[in-house]
Formats: sequence, structure tokens, C-alpha cells
Amino acid sequence: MSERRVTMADVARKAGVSPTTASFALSGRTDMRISDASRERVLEAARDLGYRPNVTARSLRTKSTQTIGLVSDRITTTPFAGEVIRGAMEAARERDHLLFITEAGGDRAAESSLVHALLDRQVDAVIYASMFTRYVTPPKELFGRRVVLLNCLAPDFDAPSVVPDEFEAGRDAARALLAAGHGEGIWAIGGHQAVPATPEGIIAGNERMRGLEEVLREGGARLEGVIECDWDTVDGYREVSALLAAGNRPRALVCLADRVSFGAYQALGEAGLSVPGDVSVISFDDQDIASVLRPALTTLRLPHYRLGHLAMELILRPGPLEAVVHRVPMPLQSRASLAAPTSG
Amino acid sequence: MSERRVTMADVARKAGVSPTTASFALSGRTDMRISDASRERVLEAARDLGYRPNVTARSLRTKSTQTIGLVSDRITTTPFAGEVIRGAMEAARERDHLLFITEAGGDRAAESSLVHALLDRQVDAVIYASMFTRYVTPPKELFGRRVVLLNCLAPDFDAPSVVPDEFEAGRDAARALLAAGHGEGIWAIGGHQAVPATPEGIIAGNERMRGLEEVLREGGARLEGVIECDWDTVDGYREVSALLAAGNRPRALVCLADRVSFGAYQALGEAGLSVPGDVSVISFDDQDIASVLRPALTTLRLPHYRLGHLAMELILRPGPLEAVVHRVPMPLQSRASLAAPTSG
DNA sequence: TTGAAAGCGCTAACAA
DNA sequence: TTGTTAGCGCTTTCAA
Repeated sequence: MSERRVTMADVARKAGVSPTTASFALSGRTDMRISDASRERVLEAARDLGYRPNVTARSLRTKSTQTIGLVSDRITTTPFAGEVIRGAMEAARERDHLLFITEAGGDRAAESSLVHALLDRQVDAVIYASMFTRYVTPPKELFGRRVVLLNCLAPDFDAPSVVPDEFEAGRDAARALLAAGHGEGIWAIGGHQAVPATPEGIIAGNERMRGLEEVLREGGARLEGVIECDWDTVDGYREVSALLAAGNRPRALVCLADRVSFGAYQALGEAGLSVPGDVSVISFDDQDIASVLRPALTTLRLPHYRLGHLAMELILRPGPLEAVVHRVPMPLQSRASLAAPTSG
Repeated sequence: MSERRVTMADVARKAGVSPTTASFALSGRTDMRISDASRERVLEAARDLGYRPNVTARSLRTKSTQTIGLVSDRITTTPFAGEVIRGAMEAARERDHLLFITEAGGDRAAESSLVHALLDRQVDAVIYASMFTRYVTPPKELFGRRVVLLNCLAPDFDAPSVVPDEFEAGRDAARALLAAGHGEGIWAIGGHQAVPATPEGIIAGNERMRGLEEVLREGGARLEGVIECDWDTVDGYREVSALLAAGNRPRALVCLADRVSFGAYQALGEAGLSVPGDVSVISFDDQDIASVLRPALTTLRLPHYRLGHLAMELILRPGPLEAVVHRVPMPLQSRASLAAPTSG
């Protein structure tokens, strides 16, 4: 990419010292003594010439490229995209590292070849990310390498995981309901997502529901019903419409995802029910729509930025990586959709 | 990152040839003749050993790292995030390149230092991206380098730009309205975005409006009014509410952004007006919400993926870059919100 | 058709 | 305190 760059040899020559001296002066190491005079001259020459070290050349010797690779199934989907990357990127920048981004689209062969492309460029470590929390099997090329799993779990793979604390989020949702005075007529829409495609539910669903039910029980309350469905707007709309059409009169809906809430809003609106006057709504994720819905949605936020940031922090922390699961809190965003139930 | 890699020397040794021969055989070059026998043995040895070239070492000689850098003000904001990157990434992958992602957050100093970080790693080229279409001044470090401007324009900077064809999108919006039979009671909400922060409007606003008005005029129609405001949900809600409260009865709204449409829907709904029965809505962007709104929103799609893909294609196309503006079409997404006006 | 050797820009033993 | 030298893994000139 054009223009011969100034090399360390240029700096050494201008400062009238050997490359070794220049190297030590520039890297500011103390184990080799350099006279203040020499150091000064080197630094000045470097400044004058606008010298910048060639990281590629350096890494050929040191084996460290100051570069991290990210491999994900899909970076594009809204719920788990930009903020994760931004978190990882900023953590990288704080330590003068750069981030390679790749996306395999769920294709194993593509994944392997991308990991190779990364390894060929001597990345120092790899973040292996999933766009929704699930169990994964990282490609074999990653075995024995420095890896952090982001938003996924791999029991047989020796690496730390960083995931949202879904269980505690479920508990917090229940606490918020109880604190607002809700104890009856609470329905969970979306449930564990125990649908044909995922008959045993998904991690987020199972954990959220477990936390939710546990705290409700502790508070002497319980769910009046759980409706299992996909976590999408159309599903929320369809299921809540059906619920109301069957003559039920919920006082609070726990929607397992914001998209479900959006559908629920539409169904409630068509039935002439107001939020939170007639029905309170609390949900999970805190996607963009959550704050622009009217009334604004109370929801437990997926900590995207922090997930990405923590994953990168772990990688850049010196020393070996421990195969521990790090759970990042999902903060409650209190907004207008949750209020005390009206009597009657 | 652990495990000594197999080097070309290993391959050469195993094949019983010199590194030179191995290099030529592996790179499949024809200008230096290698006997089929030698080539075979080298290739076999490489396969057996699982040899992969060290791109870092290679680039020290060749000056090409097969690596492109992306510098953006902000990659996180929904409207211009994942798809752009995905487009660039896939175009890169098609040619065996990898993508560094950086984000400066609008900070000039950060921008410079990120460009340096990229240049220190010998990237072959840089994509300089903005998250909304505007005029920019790339950092001086980028002058004379191989650069493509993505979603931005810089008249004094010698590089190609890739931007959405906003003008033609405006024309298409008008054509869609006319084709549906609309000629009267058409209001533009959001306008040029000639608000205090951007008194002269923004590029997208100016171009969209220009195209819109031009074709309406050609069709013998015109806008009944243009309401200048920020392009956000709250603004759309506020302005359309006010419009209706003032006694106006629009037949079609051209919302200059989907977020505005979302606010408009809320205002129309509260006023008891149905879409598209009473009022048709057409807008721009095709964000996620556009398809989940009820009725689904007719809108002109920002071609994020293609923008990213084309920018990368241009960079990887051999030969010098021409300082041309490439305009990418914004396809019309015909959905339910636009219909023929009801008589009366 | 093949190999020896130099060199990309840097770091780091080792010697002075 | 400083300089000489080798070498990281690869490509490429030049000679054989």
C-alpha cells in the first residue's frame, strides 16, 4: 500500500546508533541499559522521521501479532450483533490489539476454513461466538489454542465461557412483578421455547423460566399458565390473541423476548386492553423496539456490550485461561409497561 | 498461540527438495519450471504434514497481507451495522482476505490512532465508512493510500465512494404512490431533516425529497405539505399527531425513515385512522421493524449488504482505484401499508 | 530443472 | 553501555 515506510534501521542510522540500541530504546525495556543520551537521540530521530514499528515484522520474531480473531455463526442478526463486537473491540483497543471479524453462517466447513485463515495470520487468540446462547462444538482446529467462548457453552472444550445470567434475570423478573404487587393472573408467553424445532427448550428459555418460577414460588405466587411458542412477534400476537379469545383475563404477561412483547401489545390493543392499566408486561432482551414501544417496555437487558468486553478482557489477561463459566448480569430496565395491578 | 507450526522448510525436507522448489511448487507458479515429480512430492509432503503457509512471514517479503481494514464512526447503530460488515466480509472471503474492524466513535484522534494501528499491521487497503450518508474528511494518514469511502463522500479526497441511490429511491417512492392512484393529500414527514442540528438538511433527506417531488410533478401531482423534523419515532408520533389535530386529513404519508413511520402508525392508530384504509404510508430504510409492523410497511430498502460488498469488491479489483461515486439501488419493498386511496 | 543465498523489518543472544 | 550477528518463515534473484 504505497510509500516506503520508515524502518528502525533508518532511525538507528539517523541517531547514529546500532539497530539493537534503537530497538531497546524504542521498546523502553530496562533489562538492557541504554544511556539517556542514546535513548534521547533515538526517540528524537523516531519522532522526526515519523517512525512506526512494523507489527508484521515484529511478530515474525516475537510470535505475537497483537491481533485477535472473532469467529461467529452470524454477526448480523440484531439481537446479538453490534454491541458484542463493539465491546470486544474496545477492550482490544484498550490494550492495543486489533480484531479480525469472521462469520461462518453456521457452516462447519466455512468455519474451519475461517479459523485457518485466522491462524495463518498468527492471531494470538480466538473468540468463538454464538448469536444465541447454546451448546456448541468448536472446530478441531481450535483445540489446544487460546480461546474464549462467547455466548455459548462447550463442556468438553477446555475454555472459559461468557454468557448472560439468564437464571438470575428470571429471578429478577419475578421480583419486579412481586414488588409491583402482582401475584395472580400471571402468564408466561414464549415459555422455554419448547417448540418442535427445540423440544427441550433453549438455554435462555429454560433458565429464565426456572428463575422466574422459583422466586414466584418463594413469594407465594405462581404462574397461571405457560404458553410455549417461538419467540417472535407473530407468535406473541397469535398466542395472546388466542389467550384472550379463550376468555382469559391476564393481569400480567411475562414475555420471554421483546419481540413477543411487541406481538402481545398488538393483540392487547386490538382487544381494547391497555398496558399497564389492564395488563402489565415485562420481558427480556431490551432490543431497540423496547424503548420506542408505547408504553415503553420493562425488560431485562441482554448485556451485549459487556459480554464482548469481558470475553476480550479474559483473553488479554496474562496467564492461562481457566475453563470457567462467567455469567454477566442482565440489568432490569424499568419502564412504563409494568405497574401495580388495578383492583377488581 | 502454542504448537509449533509446520514450516515450508519441513515440507521441503520431507520432500527432499530445496525450499525454493517447495515454494514454487506450493504457489503453483509457472514461470519457474518444476518437474512434475518434484511438484508431486512437495504437494504430498505438504498434505501429509498439514502444512499451511504463514501469511505473516510471507507478507514481510511480498508486502501484501491479504488483509483489509475497516474504519467507521460507529458500527453499532442498527440502521447501518451488521449487513454492511457482512457484505464486506463475504466479498473479502471470496478472495481469501480477512477484515479488521475498528470504530472511532466520531473521535478524530481515535480515528488517527486506529488508522495507524491498521497501517502498522500492513493492511492492503482501508474502507472508511460512515453510518449515515454524509460528507467526511478522512484522516491525513489515509492520503495516498488505497481507500474506498463507504456511505460517505469526500470531494477533495482521491477515492471512490459507494453510497445508496437516494435520489432514485425518492423517484421510486413517488412512482409507487402514483401507481397506487395517489395524487392528493400526500404529506412528507421528516422532510429534508432541516432541523436546528442540520439546517440545510442531510444528504439522504435532500436527495429523497428531490426525487420524490420531481416525479410527483412529472405525474401532475404534488406534496400537500412537508414537515421537517428529526427522523425518529417520537418525532413521527408528535408531528403526525399535530397534523391530525390541526384538522388535516392526509391520504398518504411519505415518512422519510421507518422510525418516523412507526411513530406515524401510533399517531394514526390513536386517531382511529387505519392504514392503508384511511391513510397509506410509504417510507425509507427497511429496518427490522418495517416488516413486523401491522400492517407491514412499504419502504425503500437501504442496500446495506450490497454497499459493503461493493466497497470490498472495488478494493480487491486489481489496478488503481478511480475516484467515482457508485450509487447502489434501493429496492422497493412492497408491503401492505400502501394501497389505492378509498374514494371520498 | 534446481539450489544457494539474500533479504523483508524486527528482536535478542552474545560478545565486546 | 553498545554493536555484531543470527534468525523468525517466506519469496525471489541469480547461478548452476
